[in-house]
Amino acid sequence: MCVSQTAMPVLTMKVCPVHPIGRRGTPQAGREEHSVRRCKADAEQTRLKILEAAEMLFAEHGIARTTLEQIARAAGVTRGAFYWHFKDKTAVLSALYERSTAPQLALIREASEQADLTDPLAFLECSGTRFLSVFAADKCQQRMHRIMSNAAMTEETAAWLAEANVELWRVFQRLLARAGEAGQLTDELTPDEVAVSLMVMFNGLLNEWLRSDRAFPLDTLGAKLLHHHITSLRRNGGAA
Amino acid sequence: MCVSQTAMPVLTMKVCPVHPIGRRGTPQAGREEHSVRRCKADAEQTRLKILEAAEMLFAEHGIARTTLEQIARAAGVTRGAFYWHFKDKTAVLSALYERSTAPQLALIREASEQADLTDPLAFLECSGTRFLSVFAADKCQQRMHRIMSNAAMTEETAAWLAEANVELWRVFQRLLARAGEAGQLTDELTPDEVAVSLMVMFNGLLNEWLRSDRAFPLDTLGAKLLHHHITSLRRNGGAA
DNA sequence: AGCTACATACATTCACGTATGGATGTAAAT
DNA sequence: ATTTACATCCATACGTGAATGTATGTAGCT
Repeated sequence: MCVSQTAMPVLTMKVCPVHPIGRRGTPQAGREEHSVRRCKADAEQTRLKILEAAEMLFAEHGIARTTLEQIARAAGVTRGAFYWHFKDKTAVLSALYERSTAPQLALIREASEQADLTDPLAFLECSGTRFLSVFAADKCQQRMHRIMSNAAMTEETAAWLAEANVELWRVFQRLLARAGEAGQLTDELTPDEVAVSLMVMFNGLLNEWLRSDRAFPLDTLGAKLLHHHITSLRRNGGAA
Repeated sequence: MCVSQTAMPVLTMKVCPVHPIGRRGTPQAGREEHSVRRCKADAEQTRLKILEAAEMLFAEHGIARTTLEQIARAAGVTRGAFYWHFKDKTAVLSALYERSTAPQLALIREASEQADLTDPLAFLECSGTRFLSVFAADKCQQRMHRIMSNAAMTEETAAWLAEANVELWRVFQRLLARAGEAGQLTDELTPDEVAVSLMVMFNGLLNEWLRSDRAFPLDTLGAKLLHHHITSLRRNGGAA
């Protein structure tokens, strides 16, 4: 028996002919039935609503456990609207990545260009502190971090993760090699080892903060720990 | 049309006589057809094979993207065997958690009991270093860490994560409070803040190591960074 | 013989993708 | 200014497969 049903409470259904009437003859309330296509701006609006809804649901339940129906409902539309704006679930993920992580990555890339090479450690501390406080205030970035950190496994997201981290790693490596040449680093650690410790520090801070459900103040305590750690990386332990 | 048939002889099945042959008349190779139930030990053996296969697949592709069919095939059995040993997919996850994280957690709990309270920082460095080298050599622990860190979102796994981290947090808090009373900590940071920095350090090291695909030597470099960091947390920066 | 330890077949659900249609905006034609 | 024609935006309905869960058969230990 495939069909069966016949008695399913589908809700939504509407046995009565709604479309012939309506439109004009039923000003029963301020509610417009379900008008589609108002203008071009409205279309972009629903696209954004879909992205917003997907971001929330992905961050809360994970990508795999989020269905297109849930996304559409949360956005106030149906799957029809979803499929008009996006090819499939991965397309939404790409769009979310584009509008969040990618520009953020470009910003890192740009900042590293005009870095202060006379005191790389100070530059790292300064921009790192700023990044932490921005991140702490930006719910959107936090959600994307959650999504991406739990979305590994698939080819595409893994590549994104790798890309972002490799980029960050290169920046650290470049700045710390410079600091090493300038004799600013402690001689207990090589520049590459210091870079590892900073990667651990940054990603660790973000992960722990989110995992602990914001159990500590990321901006103030993060800056404090970052300052302490970077100070300890300077030659003679910053005791000068 | 879906309905169709209706005239099919339901159940009863077995049109073709597949089973009569084999069994005895075909010693064509050393392959035994598909013998089931050899002895009690064999049953436990297949149960372990299933757990093993699930652990590998979960760690590689994530839990949601791993199907029971894949697990069964990788274990050399069918889904029938799976459903005999486990209720569903979450039951395997529970079993994996029990045999890996839980005992490891108990070990932490026990170690914290007999901690050297005269020099908590030295104790933390010592046991932390040992933990890192053990973790670096234990593929099983690494897989479980990957699985758990990407399996958040669901109620159960999130609770497990919380449990383990809260436990670790309590140990850190207790030991560092003691160190603070003994005047061993730098006065730049409170004991709780130091605890946060150590949580960040530990989890950050494990996450970065796995994420970077073992790009650095966790045991040696981890010990080095841990030593450097803990030294920097001592009063007067360990410069005594 | 009965229970154990599976394999195999069957039923069902559920999310996905697609096909379709309808309503409205928009531009061209009259 | 209407009317016409068409593209856009979206809802609805349908088909499909893949994964799950269950029912049943069955060989072998004990």
